Amino acid sequence: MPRRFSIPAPGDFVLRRDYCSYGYFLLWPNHWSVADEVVTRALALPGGPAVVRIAQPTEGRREKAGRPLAIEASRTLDRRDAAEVRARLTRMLRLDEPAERIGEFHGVDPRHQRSGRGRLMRSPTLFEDLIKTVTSCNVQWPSTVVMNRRLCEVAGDRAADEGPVTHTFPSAERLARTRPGTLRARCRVGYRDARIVDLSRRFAGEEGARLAGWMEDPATPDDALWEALLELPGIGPYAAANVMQLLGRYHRLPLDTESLRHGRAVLGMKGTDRALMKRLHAHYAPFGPHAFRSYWFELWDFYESKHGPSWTWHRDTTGTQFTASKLSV
DNA sequence: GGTAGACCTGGACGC
DNA sequence: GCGTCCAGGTCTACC
Repeated sequence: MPRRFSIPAPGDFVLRRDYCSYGYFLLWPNHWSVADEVVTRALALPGGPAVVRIAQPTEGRREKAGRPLAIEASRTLDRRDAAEVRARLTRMLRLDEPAERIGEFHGVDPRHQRSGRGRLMRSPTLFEDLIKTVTSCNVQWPSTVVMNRRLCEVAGDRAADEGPVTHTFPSAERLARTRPGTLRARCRVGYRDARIVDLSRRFAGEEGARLAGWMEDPATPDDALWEALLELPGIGPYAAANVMQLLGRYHRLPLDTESLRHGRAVLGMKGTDRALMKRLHAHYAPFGPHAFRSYWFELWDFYESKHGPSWTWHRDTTGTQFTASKLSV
């Protein structure tokens, strides 16, 4: 199998817009090159770790939408490795979400029809999404950035000696056997240490794979999934709602203090935090199964009004600025 | 069922 | 340079 190959993209897909659509694109082991619009990402593959670069060349055409993705790996990939790369990137970029579903969202919320926004970037695995969500709770964004970088450097597998990404994201198995004290001291995760280890134990091995498969299955009932997520250590109502949207279920809203800021500053809402939460839920309820996308892209538009298009944000500068206090109007 | 306080880190601020 | 305060969501004990 060559080190270079391509992956077809849905007709509406634009790499820079759809990859730079959720904050996790700024977290290790992800890297977006603003200058050449290339994603660099380390992946754990059956044959060992590798770094992959993802671009969407236009081959002279002006229009990027729907052009295939060009993949370049740091080493030769065998058939199993290449299949795994396709599967992980399909999840991360939501390449299997039909363009019709994005059109459905634009029908419900036409504000985003012109930009074409609708796809939301996520992690290559549910486990990474869970840990990233836990590291984003009760902490300001710069600390989330630090935690994810150190988790990769301390517990990830080395995939390259240099470049913007050197390590994979740690596996559930690896974190399950890491001492909480190590995570606290070396990864700066604080009191999340034991919760991360406990969470990792649930997603390690074959049993963990079965649990992840059940959670990823679109046939799993929403309420059962919600209850199962709340059972996980470190996952409360906010985190569970966030993981629900990461699983493609957009009707629940992960509202936090950033949502309150948005409600007051952008939507002109007034009242106590509790009252505002109710108003925010009511505000987005008309968007039904697309409520989160309406909320999120409204928020994203605000961020872009402050910092320019998201594909011009640098991971290590602009990408550390996203906290409610720094975004206050 | 609702609420208060602890948990931990890093940044801001005052001295 | 040091100490204090604060932001942030989850968890537990208590009413």
